[in-house]
Amino acid sequence: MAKGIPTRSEDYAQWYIELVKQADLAENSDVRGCMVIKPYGYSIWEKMQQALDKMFKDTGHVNAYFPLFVPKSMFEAEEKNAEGFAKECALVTHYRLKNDPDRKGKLIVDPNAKLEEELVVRPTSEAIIWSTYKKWIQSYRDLPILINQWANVVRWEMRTRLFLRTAEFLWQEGHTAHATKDEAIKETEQMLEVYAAFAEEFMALPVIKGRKSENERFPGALDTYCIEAMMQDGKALQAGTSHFLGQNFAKAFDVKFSNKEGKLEEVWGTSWGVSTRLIGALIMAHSDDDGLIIPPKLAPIHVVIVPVFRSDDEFARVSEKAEAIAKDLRKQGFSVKYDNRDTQKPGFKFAEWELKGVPVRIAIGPRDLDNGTVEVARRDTKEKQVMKMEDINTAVPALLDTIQQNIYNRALSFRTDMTTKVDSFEEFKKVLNDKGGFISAHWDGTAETEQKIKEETKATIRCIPLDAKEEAGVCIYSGKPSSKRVLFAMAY
RNA sequence: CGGGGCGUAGCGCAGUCCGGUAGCGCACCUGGUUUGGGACCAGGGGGCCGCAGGUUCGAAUCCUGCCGCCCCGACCA
Repeated sequence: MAKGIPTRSEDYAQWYIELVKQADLAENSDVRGCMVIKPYGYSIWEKMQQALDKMFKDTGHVNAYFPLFVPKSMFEAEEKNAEGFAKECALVTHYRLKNDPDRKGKLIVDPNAKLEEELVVRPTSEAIIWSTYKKWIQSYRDLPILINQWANVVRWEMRTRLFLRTAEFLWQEGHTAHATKDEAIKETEQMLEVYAAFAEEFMALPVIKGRKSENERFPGALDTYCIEAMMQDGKALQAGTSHFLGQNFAKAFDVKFSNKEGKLEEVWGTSWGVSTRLIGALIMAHSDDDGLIIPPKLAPIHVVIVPVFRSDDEFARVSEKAEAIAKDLRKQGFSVKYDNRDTQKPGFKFAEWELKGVPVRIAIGPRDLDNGTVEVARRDTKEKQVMKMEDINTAVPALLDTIQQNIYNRALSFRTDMTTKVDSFEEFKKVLNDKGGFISAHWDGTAETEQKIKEETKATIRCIPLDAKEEAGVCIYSGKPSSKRVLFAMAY
């Protein structure tokens, strides 16, 4: 067990917070609700960006950048969206400070520098983007517009948690405009598939694809699709959303185009996003009481080499081998760290790199030099094996693949175990209370019932799975007829 | 916004009840011995005790005001 970190069973929430800090991913900043993402944490984000950005480009999207500030009148143009975010908006009201005449060296807000119109710090960018699209779109020939932006947004949350919910966070937001409803819906679905593929292939995180109920829908959207993941404490986490906006924003910002028949039509829209919250998901889904477990495809460091030695002479001989191994692996495209610090003992380094979740560790000492071997340890299972040096170049890449796959399989079987079908409200409450996880149950489809269940149990409908099969049943709460099961859970 | 807690070395804390001029662990620096699972010994450096005012011969400690942070709740796409 890692030093200074409680185990998951002792205190899951605290385990998470401490792990984030001790593994050097992020820390609380001097600004309330905002975090500092440290280099090691940021490099995981960079890996995610890299993979996602390629997937976006491969599906025809391009990147652009829109302003951080949104004039209040522009922000409120799409009423539902504005209303939904109103409670958590930060505002810029002044543009100048001045010296405080009463306290030397201090600054006060210059009352003469009040803005004519307040600026909203974007909680999301639909408003500014659609007001821009209006200028870009006249004809069907201007469509579709397929733009993504990597940006920060601010949502003034009352309670924050590193990565999972902070006042400012990093994300990407795609905003597309289309000539037809069908095309926009296809885009919404396509991006959901992209997110699901990213989660499963790169994060080794199995996700449920589904649609949100009316209560949970993005304000301003006609339909919200999502991917939902299961964390080790049995709580669900929304890992990404893709929204079909209909013509809501086109109406609000008067974005019309001439179709082939020369008739004016309103543009159809989508938006979709994932955020640094994914790092929280990654940690909570895979890591253990010894520290992080990072899937190889997102690990900033794939392999760490730890030397074991007594004398300077031994250190030199071990280093020579270690550098050669590192060089060969790097040639294959792997990120390799040779931890040649002579200020820390091997045992310390083992623990430290385990805390940081490096998938594979190679230890090499005098004994190995004599035998032509190394000790290879894998982070996910903590198994060690002695390996011939000449096998490293083929065995380590294979091992990384195995680890990626194993982490996924483990998360998948956990989720399967943590998904329970229930057919009565009594059973529902019992499972929720004793076991947690996803609960698959019939629901009458009304917002009222969902609200009642939430009030009584704190569980919400995470999604209506896309692959839910038609099955006649009755709502566990109201007893009214239902045609398919939905997934309930306690959620982050 | 309600309830609770906390601000003392880089981090974690004791000292506050009962006032006497600041201490422990980790980290850090130096030297030595160590090095295949979180080393050990010796020496050393580091503090507007959150801020401001008051009481007192004397305040980390008592009083007043302020600021900040954390936890629980409400809130949360």
